[in-house]
Amino acid sequence: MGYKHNKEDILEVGYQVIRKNGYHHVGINQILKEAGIPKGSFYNFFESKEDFARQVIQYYGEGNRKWLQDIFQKSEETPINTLKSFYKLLIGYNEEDNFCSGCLINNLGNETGRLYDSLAEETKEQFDQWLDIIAEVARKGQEVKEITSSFTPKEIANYLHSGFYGTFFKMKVERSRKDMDTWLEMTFKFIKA
Amino acid sequence: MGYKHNKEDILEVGYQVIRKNGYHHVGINQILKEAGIPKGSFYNFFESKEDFARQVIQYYGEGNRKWLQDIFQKSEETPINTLKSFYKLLIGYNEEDNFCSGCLINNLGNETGRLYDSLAEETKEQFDQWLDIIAEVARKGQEVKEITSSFTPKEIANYLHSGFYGTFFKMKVERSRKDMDTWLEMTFKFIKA
DNA sequence: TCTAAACTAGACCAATTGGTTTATTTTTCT
DNA sequence: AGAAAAATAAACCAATTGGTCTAGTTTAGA
Repeated sequence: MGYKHNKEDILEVGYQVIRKNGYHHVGINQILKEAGIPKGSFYNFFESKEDFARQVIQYYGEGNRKWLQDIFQKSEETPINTLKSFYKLLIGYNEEDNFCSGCLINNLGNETGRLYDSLAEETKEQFDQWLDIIAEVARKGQEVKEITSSFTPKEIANYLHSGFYGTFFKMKVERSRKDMDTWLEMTFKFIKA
Repeated sequence: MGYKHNKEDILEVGYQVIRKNGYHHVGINQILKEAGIPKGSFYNFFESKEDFARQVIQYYGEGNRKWLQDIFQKSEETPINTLKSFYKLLIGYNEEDNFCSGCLINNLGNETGRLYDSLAEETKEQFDQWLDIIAEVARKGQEVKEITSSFTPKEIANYLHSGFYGTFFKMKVERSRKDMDTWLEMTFKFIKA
């Protein structure tokens, strides 16, 4: 029947808390309190705060990867519309979240990328795997001449997702989706074949 | 002959330190040590750490605004090339900086935008004033039919600068300018008239 | 069933956090 | 020159930081 706590639950709490508040603003004690575990258990599962954050990134990266694959597989729209609907969905999620969190990967990459090699490495890796999935849709879009072939599928995917990350700055300080909507219209006009 | 310390020097130190390390990772004591001032002087000039950060944003925002105006006024290139050279210059600065810092405004907006209203407000305001200056060059570019007129000058300016911010994530975790260069080529192809 | 490993529990630690206080010195203004 | 204001200086504060330690409990496997 297993022990009282399990790693996944702690990682999920860590994901929620760190995504909202960042890395340095969150203390171990806060995680312990929200997850309802004693310190001994935490340091039994994780070597350090940095190791914990790395595993949170991995946990979220892998979960999101499966979600991406699933959503693209199920889509009945054309490639370019699949992508556009996907970003519209993400914008909607951020709206439900009151525009305060953005994406864990982007947040941690920006806040800690230069400070901790292990976190830079892990964010880079997870992000890159997402890009591969998005790039596959872009490739299909090029195949059916919906998306410009002036750039590689991976370049298109990176342009889309990094560009989307760029909208988080204004989203957070203006607490509105206006700029994200404009970004969506502009970008998808630009990448059309 | 004035007192021993002055606010501007402290703000400059704060700018350098916070840009590199973020808000929550930097303690007051570190600022004091690097600026060579005692705590009493700091709290004589600033109400709190948050107030200090707000003034750092303002100090940097205003300084950079003047720099922008100057660089665009001096440019002898056509509008679209003025903009492209400008972003090429920024990429170069980030390379000299070993790709570790990015932009103070983007960093603080993302890290603290949702947590402290005063910092969200200040970053928003400074960013918006930068955009007005960039938009004026975009407007001239539309006038001479170099830049697409499908969007307003301010929309173009925001698309450029927010998009540029989007490249910081990968810059920091990969510690390379590769993605920034690709972004530059793609974006300026897209906004061409 | 017994043992070793994994997990739970929380008291404890030195170091650091943002901030206050008090006293002294320097400058400015009348 | 004298008083008020501004700035310097650092000791001090409670609260929190990431992390360790020791002791007890639960589980899985031989």
